[in-house]
Amino acid sequence: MTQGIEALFFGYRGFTAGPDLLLADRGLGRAHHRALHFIAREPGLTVGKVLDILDITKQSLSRVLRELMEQNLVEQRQGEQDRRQRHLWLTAEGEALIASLRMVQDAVVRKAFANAGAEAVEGFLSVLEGLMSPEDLAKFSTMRK
Amino acid sequence: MTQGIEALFFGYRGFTAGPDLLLADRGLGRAHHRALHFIAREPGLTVGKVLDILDITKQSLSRVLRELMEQNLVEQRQGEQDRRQRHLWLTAEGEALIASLRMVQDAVVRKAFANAGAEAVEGFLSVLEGLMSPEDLAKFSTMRK
DNA sequence: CATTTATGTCAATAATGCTGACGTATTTTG
DNA sequence: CAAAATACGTCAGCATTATTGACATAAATG
Repeated sequence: MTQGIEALFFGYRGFTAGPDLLLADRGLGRAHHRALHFIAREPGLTVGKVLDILDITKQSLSRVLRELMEQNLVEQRQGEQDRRQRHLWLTAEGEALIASLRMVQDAVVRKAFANAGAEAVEGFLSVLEGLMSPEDLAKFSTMRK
Repeated sequence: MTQGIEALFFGYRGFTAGPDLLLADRGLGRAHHRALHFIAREPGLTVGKVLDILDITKQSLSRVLRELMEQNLVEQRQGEQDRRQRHLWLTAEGEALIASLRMVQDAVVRKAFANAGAEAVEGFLSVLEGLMSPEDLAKFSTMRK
């Protein structure tokens, strides 16, 4: 049990170290990375959906999005059906940044996956699913499709 | 790849949610939990060793330890061989707190492990080891013994 | 005795989160 | 159509956890 807890602590740290360094150059942090990640994954996401995924307050997200827009990494477009909504898209610059973040993070993850083997990856994923709250598991499963 | 990244994000969140709630009642946070955890695991740890494990600055740790000592959860004893060192021990109250934190966190982890199966746990651990920095992997392996 | 080590502390700053309150535009509902 | 609900934004204040830099003290070590 203790081993699992410590493995998560150290493992998570190794997992975030690379991107953190890259982001720091631009004065951004992990929160910006998360927003970029999910916008990249599902372009046109509304602000409300991002709030639901990240599970932070709109005030917190607001600051993050403002900074991303100030740096021309993200842009907002008004919804067509529902004009109250703001859809989020990466700019070309945003795509470039997320690509380089992915390059760094994927390298770490790919190496860990390759060394551990396909079966271990299955186990890794299934334990993590078990750790998720029911709400997060639902989000994860939906996105997976 | 993306799946692994998101699984870690959501899984880590589920893993920390329970303890965070308990700690908040006492005005403590995750940093206090980490310090308590490693002191509980290896009573008599010096300040320097904790700094090495947590990899934060002494200024950060100092505040955390001060708060833990103010709440009578941790106490310091001067080293006997090397009197510059401060050895850290949990008080009875500290033991009680870490026990209840463990109860909450272990329940989540135990459930995830049980549902996924022993083989999955092996995979989970081996992928996490692959994610760790070489330094953290060395710490993890040493503690494991 | 000079240097290094282990620890502590003061001060300023940053990133990320929170609560509460209020405002506006737009859509939905009774 | 008027009232209510929804989607989003913003202002202000605060907390936690981290940082850097500078300086201090006591004890060990060469």
